[in-house]
Amino acid sequence: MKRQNYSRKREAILQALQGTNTHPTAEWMYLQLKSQFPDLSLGTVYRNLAQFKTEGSAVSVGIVNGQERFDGNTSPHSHFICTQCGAVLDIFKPLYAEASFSEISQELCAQVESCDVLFRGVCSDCLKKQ
Amino acid sequence: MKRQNYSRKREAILQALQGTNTHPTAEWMYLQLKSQFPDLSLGTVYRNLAQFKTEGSAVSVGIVNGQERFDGNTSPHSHFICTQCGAVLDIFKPLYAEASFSEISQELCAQVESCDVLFRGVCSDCLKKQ
DNA sequence: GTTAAAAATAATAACTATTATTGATTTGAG
DNA sequence: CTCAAATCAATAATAGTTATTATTTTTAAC
Repeated sequence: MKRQNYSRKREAILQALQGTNTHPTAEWMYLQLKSQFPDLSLGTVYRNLAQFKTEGSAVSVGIVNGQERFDGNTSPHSHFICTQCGAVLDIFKPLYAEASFSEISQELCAQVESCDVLFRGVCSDCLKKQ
Repeated sequence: MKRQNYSRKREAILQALQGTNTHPTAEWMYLQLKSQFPDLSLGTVYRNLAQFKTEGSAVSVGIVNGQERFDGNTSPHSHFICTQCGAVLDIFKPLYAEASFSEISQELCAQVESCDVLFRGVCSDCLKKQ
C-alpha cells in the first residue's frame, strides 16, 4: 500500500485547515502549527496549501487585505467578508447562482466549472463595537 | 466652479478604464496610456485606480494570476474568469444573489453592502485552441 | 531492521505586485 | 500673474508569495 504525498506536517496542515471555520491565511496556519512543529517553515505551509488547492482538498476564498484566505470545507457554499475586520464567514444558504451554469455557458460559449459568491459588509461583531 | 481632483492624466486613466471591457490590470493601463503620456508613472495609475475605487467610479473584479483587475462599469453585473488565459468577461444576466441581502443579513446579524458573483472555467477562445 | 531512492522540508534568497516617500510640477481661483 | 493646494514622476520600500538548494524524512524492497 503506497501512501504517496504523506508527511506528518502536511497532514497537520490539512487537519488544522479543516478544523477551523476562520478561513485562515497561510501565516495564521504557520503560527498555529509552530508550537506543535517548532521547525515548521512558512514555505512548507504555502507549498502544501497550493497542493491542496490543485488536489481539490482546499479552496481559496479570495484575497482579503492582501492575503489569500483558504477554506478546507469543499462543500459548495458562499462567503461573507467583513470590510472592517477582515473576518470571513460561511453562508450555507443555497443562492441559485450555480443553477445558472448552463445559461452562462451558452451566453459565453464557455465551459463554466465553478462559481463563487462573495458578500461584503460589516459583521455583527464590528456592528456592536460601533 | 471648482474642479477638484482633476488632471489630464487622471481623466485619461478613467476614460481608458471605462472605454474597455477587458477588466485590465494597472500595468496594462499604464502601457496603454504610456504612448499618449510618455511621462506617465505606474504609481500614478495605481494611485488613481485606488482613488476611483474609494470614490465609487471603479470597482475591483478580484485578483487574477496575482494581479488586481479593475472594472469601470459600476452597474451591477457578474464576471467570468478564464482559468487558462485570465480573461475576464461580463455577465449581465441577473443572478438573484442580490435578492438574498436581507436573508443573509438576518442569518449573520451583519450589514450586507455588496455581492460579487464570480464564475470560473474555460472561455470560448481557449476552448477553440484545444 | 537496513538501505537506497524518492519525496518533503528548512532556511534562505529571489521575485513581483503594490504602496509610501519626496521633491518637482500642475492646477485654478483671486 | 501669484500662490496654495493638488497631483505627479521617480525612486525606494514593503510584503505576500514563490523558487532554490542542501538536508531530512518517508517509503518500500530487501
